Amino acid sequence: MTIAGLARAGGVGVETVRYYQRRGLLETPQRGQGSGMTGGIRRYGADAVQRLHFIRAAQAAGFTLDGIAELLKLDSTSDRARARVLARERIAALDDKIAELQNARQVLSKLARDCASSGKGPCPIIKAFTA
Amino acid sequence: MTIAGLARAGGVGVETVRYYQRRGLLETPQRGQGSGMTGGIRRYGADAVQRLHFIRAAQAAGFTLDGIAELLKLDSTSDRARARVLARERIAALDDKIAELQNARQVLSKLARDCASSGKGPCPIIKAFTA
DNA sequence: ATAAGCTCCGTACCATGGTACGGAAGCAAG
DNA sequence: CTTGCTTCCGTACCATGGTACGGAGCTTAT
Repeated sequence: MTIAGLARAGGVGVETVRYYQRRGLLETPQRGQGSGMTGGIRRYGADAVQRLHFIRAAQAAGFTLDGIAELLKLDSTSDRARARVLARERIAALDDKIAELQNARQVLSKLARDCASSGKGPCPIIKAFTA
Repeated sequence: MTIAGLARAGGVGVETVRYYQRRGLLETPQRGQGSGMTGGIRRYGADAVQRLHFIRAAQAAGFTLDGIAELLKLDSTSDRARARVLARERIAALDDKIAELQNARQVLSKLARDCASSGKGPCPIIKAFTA
């Protein structure tokens, strides 16, 4: 499988695969140096596809690429305690972010309601930020 | 008030003020060209402080700097309908983001629980991403 | 064997919201 | 009048997760 096939199999772009390689998330296979046939181009196997899926799944669970890099290192050591720490850190960060966004949402929806209901005076949305 | 005073009054850094000026969120006053006394340095008034507060408040409500730039333009026209549209757009974007993060949080917390409870086999956190 | 098309690689660029740096000029105080 | 702190301004850099480009070199099909 060439890089384009890997990218297709993983549902990402070729450039993204190369980016993950640069980030150390994906290994870069040796390019065959027998310059006769099939030399010079890197080939990828099912393991690379698995790894791409891992990365996408971990991303969907809120991990950053750096966090995923650490998880991948853990994959070889099976350090469950460390994996739990990482997961809990991620959850705490998610909680903070969720609370922040929910607060913003609540403020805004009140402003939008006020703006829709009161017909006179300056717009409450603008006013809220101005005061 | 000089730029440092304005920055202090608004609770931001001098570089941030200059950044907002570049972004068009804050006007850049004329520098006095009478090169005798007080020429060459820009002076800021209470209106600039108000504007800085507006920006911070709108940011806290989840607006991007581009959105804030539009709100500020609205401030002069008092276009309430447009302000409501912007607010509702922001709310919809916040809802999407919140749902995404909550999903991630739920997935992760289940994995962390499983990892803590099951003592044998591969780590469920790692496994979930690998499968 | 030659043209088309993919791969390799470095490097630059995108958005987002700033932060930092360096030199020149302004300005207040000793 | 000189020292020393701001200000001004352009420009470059930070993190984050990619995307794009251009010139080789490799491969495959005709």
